[in-house]
Amino acid sequence: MQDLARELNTSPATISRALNDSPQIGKEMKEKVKALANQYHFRPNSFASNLRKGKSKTIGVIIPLINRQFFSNIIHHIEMTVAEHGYNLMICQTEESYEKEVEYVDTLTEQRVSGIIIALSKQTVDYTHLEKALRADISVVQIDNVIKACNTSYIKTKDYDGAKATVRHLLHQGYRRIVFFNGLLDSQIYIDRQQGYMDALSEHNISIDPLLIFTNTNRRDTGIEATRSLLANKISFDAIFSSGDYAALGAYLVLKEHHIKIPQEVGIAGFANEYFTELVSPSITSSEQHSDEIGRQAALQIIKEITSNNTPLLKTSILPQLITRESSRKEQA
Amino acid sequence: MQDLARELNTSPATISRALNDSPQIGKEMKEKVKALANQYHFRPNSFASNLRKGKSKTIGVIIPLINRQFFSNIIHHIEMTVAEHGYNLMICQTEESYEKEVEYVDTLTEQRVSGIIIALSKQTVDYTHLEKALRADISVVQIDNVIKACNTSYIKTKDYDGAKATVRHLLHQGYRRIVFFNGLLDSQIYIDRQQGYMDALSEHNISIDPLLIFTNTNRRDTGIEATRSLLANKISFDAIFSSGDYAALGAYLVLKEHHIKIPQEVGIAGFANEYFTELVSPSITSSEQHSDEIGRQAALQIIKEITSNNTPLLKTSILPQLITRESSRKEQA
DNA sequence: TCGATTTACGCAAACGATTACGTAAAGTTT
DNA sequence: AAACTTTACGTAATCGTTTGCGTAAATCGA
Repeated sequence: MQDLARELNTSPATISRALNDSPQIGKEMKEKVKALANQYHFRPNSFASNLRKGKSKTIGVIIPLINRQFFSNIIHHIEMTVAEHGYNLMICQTEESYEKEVEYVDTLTEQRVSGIIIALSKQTVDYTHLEKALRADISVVQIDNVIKACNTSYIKTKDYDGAKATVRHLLHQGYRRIVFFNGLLDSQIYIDRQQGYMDALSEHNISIDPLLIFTNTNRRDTGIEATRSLLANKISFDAIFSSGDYAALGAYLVLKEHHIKIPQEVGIAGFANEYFTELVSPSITSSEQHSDEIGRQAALQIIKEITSNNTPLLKTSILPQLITRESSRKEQA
Repeated sequence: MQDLARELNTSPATISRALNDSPQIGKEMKEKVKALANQYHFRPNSFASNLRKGKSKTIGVIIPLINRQFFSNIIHHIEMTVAEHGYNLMICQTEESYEKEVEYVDTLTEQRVSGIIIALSKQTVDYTHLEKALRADISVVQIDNVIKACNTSYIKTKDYDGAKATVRHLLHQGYRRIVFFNGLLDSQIYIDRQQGYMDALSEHNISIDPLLIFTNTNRRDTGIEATRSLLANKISFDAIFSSGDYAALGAYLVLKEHHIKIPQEVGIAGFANEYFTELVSPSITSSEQHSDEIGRQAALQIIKEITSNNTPLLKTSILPQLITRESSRKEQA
């Protein structure tokens, strides 16, 4: 920049203002500067600029796992949205570890990102790390697994309603002994889904059978395990509702292996609407969580909060869409 | 930092050195400084540090689409690997647009990232943008769709061998009129796969029938289209090899719709080993591209290049693993 | 035509860490 | 004990922009 200034017999201040389209600078000067900048392929040093301004055009994203459809979709939409506004994305994955999460919030704070979009790990129960970021004047938007007690914007799924709707659907189809595969009750989303499950049963005056509830069962392998144990222990059940599609898939595979007919003998419903649920046969009932909407809204909100500092917080839950498929359509089958 | 210095009656220089474990600083002073820094939750401003050092501990990743299994897997492994070395990831997606790609390389250069890992868009044919980054002393590692003429490290799939092996397998199973769904021939990976396809046929003295080759057919919808047109035009074929799993899925769906038996009447093989290929029935033969290895090696290599400036370039291709599944097992069926 | 505004730009001080260089004090050698 | 080395720290310049403030020239109003 000094060089440009020298070449044009002007000062770096003018160069800076010209490049940033400051109204203080005359039209012809601006053009001269821009022309020369282009000619020399000049690119301002963002460190210096950020240092001076105390902010960067970067948004941090912290999520448990990048390579899961739901999250990679969210990131995809966040990226598209913030890119339109000239922001960049810094991505961190915690692998569901609370320690890593804290560490990453710290690093992003140190890097002075303008905002952090975070899906809390399933281990996380306190939110002092988020408050630290807030104190450093970094906007925080929570998504997916949120802690409402922490006063930030959030966009989440209506887990309670989603689960309730699914179980109601199963009941409607005539299933009565509905197994529930859930995650660990440390995180709110699983607490909510379980409540939805229980309330739907209560509505139909069906008592909760603890034998039918499995926690820490949200992966393919744990789904397989749980289903095997159900069969091995001869526990009677006629449907499985899983908090996640992968565990539902595990159940699906075991049932097929045992030649148990889906949906006639056992109905299945998952949650998340992973790509494969539509493709297997019978296709698996699931709930779309609208990752596109979550990503887009989170991005828009954080940009709003960054650019105007008294933006009201956005606390919203999106109703998932139950997609009934073959695996739970007992009546038509 | 100034504050810390004042409080300890010392200079910012000492603080800086103490925090960076410089050997110039005495043991007790180091401890005092660190203790106070902790107490005040002090975090050095990375802008200032980066500005002074001219480098950042950030690696840029540019890929076509985040929400595709193959890429999100790669990112996942890149992230895990660089995190061990204290690097952060800046992620950009081009949506297969050359313009965006150039723009992002520029932005990352401006941000003075230490290195860029890039999977070129399928549109990209020149590499002046990469050379610009190299001139700015930024290490570049290409992955997946690479331009070998550009002298950087790369880690790619052995597309030629992978395709050839798949077609050989199909021939071995007795298929003779093998359709080929390919991407646009602008990018090297599709050129290579096509060559593999043709060479395998030649080995068996089968002439190439242009009617059986479809370009720009690598999505689910285009796969569906192509298969419909094959059937509508009554073109005889007994197998489909697709450069991508999604187009293979399209074919699979159309064939099922027409009650054409897989693999008895028509065999199918895809490429990429997407999650669903194993789950549909019949399961779809595909090739695992080892995204984990690609991600890990790319990350390791770029860190090597960043930290030691005469690291030899790594130019390597990984043989994909053909996973034969029901969709192409004519003999056993 | 003269004072009052506006326009267009330069000066210089930040921003916060790093580091080459300098220098006291302490330790070592002969 | 003199001379030399090492240790431990301070001084001050530097990285490349941005921006508050000041000012000359141009424009305007009456």
